[in-house]
Amino acid sequence: MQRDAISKLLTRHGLQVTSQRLDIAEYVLGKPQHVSADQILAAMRERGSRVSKATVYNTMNLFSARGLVRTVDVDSDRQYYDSTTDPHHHFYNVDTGELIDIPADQVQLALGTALPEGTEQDGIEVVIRVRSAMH
Amino acid sequence: MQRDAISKLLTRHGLQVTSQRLDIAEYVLGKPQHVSADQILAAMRERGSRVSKATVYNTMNLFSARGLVRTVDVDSDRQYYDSTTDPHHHFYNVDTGELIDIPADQVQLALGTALPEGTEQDGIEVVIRVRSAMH
DNA sequence: TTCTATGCAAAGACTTTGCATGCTG
DNA sequence: CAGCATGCAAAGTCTTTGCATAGAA
Repeated sequence: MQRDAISKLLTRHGLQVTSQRLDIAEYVLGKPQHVSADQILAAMRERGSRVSKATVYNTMNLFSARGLVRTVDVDSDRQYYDSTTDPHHHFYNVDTGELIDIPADQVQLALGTALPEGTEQDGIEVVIRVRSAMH
Repeated sequence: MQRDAISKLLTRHGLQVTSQRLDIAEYVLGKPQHVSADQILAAMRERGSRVSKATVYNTMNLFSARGLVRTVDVDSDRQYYDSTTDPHHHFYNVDTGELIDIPADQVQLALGTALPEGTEQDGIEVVIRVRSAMH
């Protein structure tokens, strides 16, 4: 994705365009992936982009609120940002911490019970925990 | 569950029996529920049980390691301990933070893809996010 | 008595906040 | 110029750790 495409994307989502946001968006949204705030900060440092930790958090919270990324809760230590926002699921390797996407159409799910009284559905998340096989 | 039944349960799981562990187990395992460390601590205080925060964490980590409880990751702020250890799933009310169990047999799940190379399955967790319906 | 558990406070990891400064429009 | 974004450090949560004391076997 080109810088000006990202720029338009930010604008379209009601976000002001700044150099930090462009850099972060370029890195995070560049491909389907799952990254933590620290990984983003490290990547910014590595590419010589001047961004503070607070800005990484602020920016990702914004991106998340505006639907540019999604958060994944599999590890209580750290929050992961998922650049894929379409509904989908995950393999989670408990040994390595690695997250792998599963396209929504690869999971058939039938629920034999109604939603709790007074609630409406918001989304479904399937996490398949795996561990590294020992041979 | 009676105190001595809990006592046997702890012993059976290879845990030394102490008054704090009995109190915590009695409260947490008493019924199917999802509780945070703070809730446990508050409940202990309320029932006049002398337990420190560190002991709550130590104890729940132990219980979790020995399979007496399970942890649930839906909220990155806080860890929840689930007194139901059989495989099952959850409704998660994003408005209230409430977790509701879904028995495993109420969810039919078919996966159209293989596990990632070199991994074996460890468990499946389905979370159905719901929000309080506005009428 | 010997070993483990507990309490307390300090330390740690992750995230948020406050405020002065810088940049966008 | 007005308003939002950024940086830095301080503050806030939740959780873990270190060490002295208390309790279990």
